[in-house]
Formats: sequence, structure tokens, C-alpha cells
Amino acid sequence: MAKNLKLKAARAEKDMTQAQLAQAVGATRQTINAIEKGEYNPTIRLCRAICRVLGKTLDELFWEEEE
Amino acid sequence: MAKNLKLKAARAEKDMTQAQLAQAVGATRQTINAIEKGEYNPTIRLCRAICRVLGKTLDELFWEEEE
DNA sequence: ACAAAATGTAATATATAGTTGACATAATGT
DNA sequence: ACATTATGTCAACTATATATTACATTTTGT
Repeated sequence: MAKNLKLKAARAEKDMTQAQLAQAVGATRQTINAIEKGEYNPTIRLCRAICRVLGKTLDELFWEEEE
Repeated sequence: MAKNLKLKAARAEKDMTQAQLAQAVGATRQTINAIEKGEYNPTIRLCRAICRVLGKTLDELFWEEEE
């Protein structure tokens, strides 16, 4: 899995830290960190929560052309 | 969670059974069934695989306004 | 009505998503 | 240089996504 730089950028755009995003979506900082690092296969529910907080769509933050 | 009728419809559009979709995405029939029934919180990787096979986007099949 | 295929569903097992707590390093401000 | 905040990372734990096997019910075709 590749790093999720789109997520990192969207978070920066909202000026949120990993910890702030984690709290806003009801997850832990470590989980957000792992998702950004691309070492994770998060659940769709968490992905949706992140999208809502950051004002992005699933396609914008979590689509990947090749797996 | 609500039933995923968009997924069911997209599958019908391709004339695939749950078993065929399951095989195409490397999952089991029961998992597909549970997702359509809305009793599941699948991983983003499986969601992407389903989207690719059915020719739909994440937003089309897996977005939900309220959680 | 019958047979076959598709779907629903339950029990148990396994892999892994996500948590908790802790510490190390990098970045930022003063 | 120092203190503070943000990020990276690890180990151990808990929750749950997914598999496997099996059977029941519904749907579809003839």
C-alpha cells in the first residue's frame, strides 16, 4: 500500500493534527498515522468519518487505481 | 446500517450473482451477502475491489450521508 | 409441481483493524 | 538552546472483518 498523501494534504488544509483528526472521527492517533503511512486497510465507516470531517469524498481520499 | 441497495442494483446491472461477485473480488458469498444486507462494515480494500468489478466509484456504492 | 439456482443465515475459526500506553524522534516557537 | 507540540513506532490487547462449513428459504426456469 502507498502512503496516503491526499489524506495528509486534506488534513493540512483544515490545519488539523493527526491527534485532532483522530478525536474528531473517534479513532486513535496511531490509527490515523498508520492510514497516512499506508500500512492500513481501514474500514469504510472510518473512511466515511474522515471524509465528513475533512469535507472530502471517498473517491478523493481513498480511491486507488491499482491495488 | 442500512441495506446497500446501490450495490445490489450495480450487481444486477452486470447480471452477476453474489457468488460470482464474491469470486471476482476474492471474497466469500457470505461477505457479499452481509454487505448488501447492511450488517457489515467492510474494509476499504474490499470496497475498492467491488467498485472495480462493477465499474462504479466508492462514492456511488459506499457513501452514506448519515451514519 | 418440480428441480435447480440464488439468497439468507447460523456457528465456529482466523486474520487483522483499531485501542492503549509508552517512548523516541522530528518539527516549531521563543 | 530550550521547551513544546507533532509525528513515528513498538508491544500487547480487544473488537470485528472475513473465511469455512453447513443448512434453510426463496427465486427462477421448465
